[in-house]
Amino acid sequence: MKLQQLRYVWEIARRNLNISATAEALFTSQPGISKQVRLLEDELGLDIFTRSGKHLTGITEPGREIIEAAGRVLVETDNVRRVAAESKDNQLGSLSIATTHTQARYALPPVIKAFIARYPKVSLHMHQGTPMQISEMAAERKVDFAIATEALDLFSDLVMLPCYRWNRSIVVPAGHELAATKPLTLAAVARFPIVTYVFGFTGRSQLDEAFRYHRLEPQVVFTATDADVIKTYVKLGLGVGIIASMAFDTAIDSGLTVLDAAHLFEPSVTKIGLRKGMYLRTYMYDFIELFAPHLTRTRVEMAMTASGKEAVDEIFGEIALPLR
Amino acid sequence: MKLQQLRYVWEIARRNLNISATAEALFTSQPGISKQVRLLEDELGLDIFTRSGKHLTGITEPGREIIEAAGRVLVETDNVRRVAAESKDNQLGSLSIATTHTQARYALPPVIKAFIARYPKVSLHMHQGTPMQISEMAAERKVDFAIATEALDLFSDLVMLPCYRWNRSIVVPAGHELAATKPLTLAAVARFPIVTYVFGFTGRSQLDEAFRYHRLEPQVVFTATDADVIKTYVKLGLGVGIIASMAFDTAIDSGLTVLDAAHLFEPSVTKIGLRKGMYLRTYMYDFIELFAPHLTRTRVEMAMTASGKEAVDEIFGEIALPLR
DNA sequence: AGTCGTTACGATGCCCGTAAGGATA
DNA sequence: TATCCTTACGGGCATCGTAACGACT
Repeated sequence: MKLQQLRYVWEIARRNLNISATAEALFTSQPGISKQVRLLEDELGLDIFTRSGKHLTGITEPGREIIEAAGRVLVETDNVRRVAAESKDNQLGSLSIATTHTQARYALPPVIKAFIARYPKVSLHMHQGTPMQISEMAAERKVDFAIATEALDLFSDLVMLPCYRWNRSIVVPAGHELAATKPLTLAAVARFPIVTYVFGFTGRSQLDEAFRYHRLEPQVVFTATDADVIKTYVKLGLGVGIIASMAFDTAIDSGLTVLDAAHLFEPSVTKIGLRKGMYLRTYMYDFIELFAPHLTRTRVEMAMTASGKEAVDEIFGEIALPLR
Repeated sequence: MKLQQLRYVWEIARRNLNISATAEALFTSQPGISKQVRLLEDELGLDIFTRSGKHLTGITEPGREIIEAAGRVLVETDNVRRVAAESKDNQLGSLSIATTHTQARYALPPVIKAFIARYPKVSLHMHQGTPMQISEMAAERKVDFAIATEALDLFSDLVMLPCYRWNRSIVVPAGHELAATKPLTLAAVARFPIVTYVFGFTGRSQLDEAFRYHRLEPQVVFTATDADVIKTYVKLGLGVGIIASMAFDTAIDSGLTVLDAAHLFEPSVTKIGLRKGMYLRTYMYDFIELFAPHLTRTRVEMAMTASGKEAVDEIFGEIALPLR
């Protein structure tokens, strides 16, 4: 059994069982991978993949368990390299973050700025995607952090750290009838066409939940993955916008009126997702703390070693999350 | 980075930094290991071991973390092999158990008998030692199970499963004055010279605790690691014996009188210790359940994935442990 | 027809073992 | 002096890449 062999089967599994694509991604030859997989299967005395003729068609049951174990081996070998890098120069390294537009555009800029000032020699890589894609990238070791409000809980390989709570605002064109409605109720909002986030994005599920709870069925006429687009279409008069409060900037968004809607919806919680068992560089701890000051190194270490969803919840149960 | 290199540094670390001894144990040449260690250190760009001239003198701080990660890699590669073996023939394999004399002599025989009948093709290996040695053997992957009453908690790499509670009996030569003492109190016992287990064995700490709590300082004249030896010396009139109740057999131990002492001491709990993250073969689950019927496969799986001492305690908190 | 995995084959390079050298206790 | 690690060297073998073949969609 070799590390490469474990790596190969793991990568093949992540790439829809396509050995050719895997070979290309790993900058090696396709027969080489094919052979190593065979050798591993021979050594273990069982098939990891099911084949129909010369195509991989699936993963056997023991194969699935083996690939999971291989994934954990790869996490640990990453850790070894990180320990080495950390001890050589804890200012030098790279940090990959996957996140949504909302975080990248509104929550992260000041954090990134401070981080770069503190660690100029760390190269930063930002990836954008849907919450699902983001979580997957973290679980599959393509990025170090996943930052999102939704979907992270679906991945059992990730430890989630709650960062901050936030709520929504209504945005309407200046002079819109809704701006004069006092008090602002969910029923009043629901009378107008709605422009908001796509399903699965930026607390959209909590938003739907609120309407459903009040037996309201608002007409959602337009959805987008980011607030900039939403605001643009609100300006065009398409309807009233519902966006994260942090996504409204009085200086920029002239021509729009903002109405606080925190009393209409349950607050959402934005989280950082980290792979279980992952070694964290010092600058990673510092990034997390910059983003969420209550997430001190000690608390993060506790959460990482606890490694059970309930245990993590318990650690953060009593901490008041910042609201923004 | 190669699996062998990780294996080598890990093995060197647990053999007092002696490369020659490691080479012999792994059936390979000593220069080979030396070279691979160097290659790994070169690749990582740091020293794992500290050297004075040509002797290894210690482990660097990053080296310690690397060796820990290497240990987790080795656990996972073991798991891969086990998954393969399990899927090939779940009746075939081997099971290594480290335990103390008390368990091996009194608690385990019926379990082993039933297990062999159920799994005749599994080869069983029993190792005996002090609770410390036993725990170490489990943590270092030399055995699959550690079964003991003491010391297991000291190893953070082990998950402990509570198996049963037990208490002590006093044994005295037939006609001894203590047999007529009613009621039997700790103070009465403490008036006689005591013969019992060596410190660190078979609930000895709980025994001391009871005397200390009552401000008694019994004179312990003789200690041994097993009850057979203790009983022998009690027969010689050396003093009164305090042994685990299960260690007395009316049929065999003629010439001795047994007095139940369950009301004098807190019961002790015997546990099974398993490495964290270890893959368990079906026959291993069955062995555990034979030994402790409340430890069903589902419960053991829960405890293994929970992997936090408190979480495990919580799982077993409400289960009434059998008393024997 | 095109995509994909396996087999064959040759060369590079790595790993291992033996033998000798130098340092420490 | 004895133990222990490192360096040096040569043989064997495994891995990798190219090329050709066979199978499935």
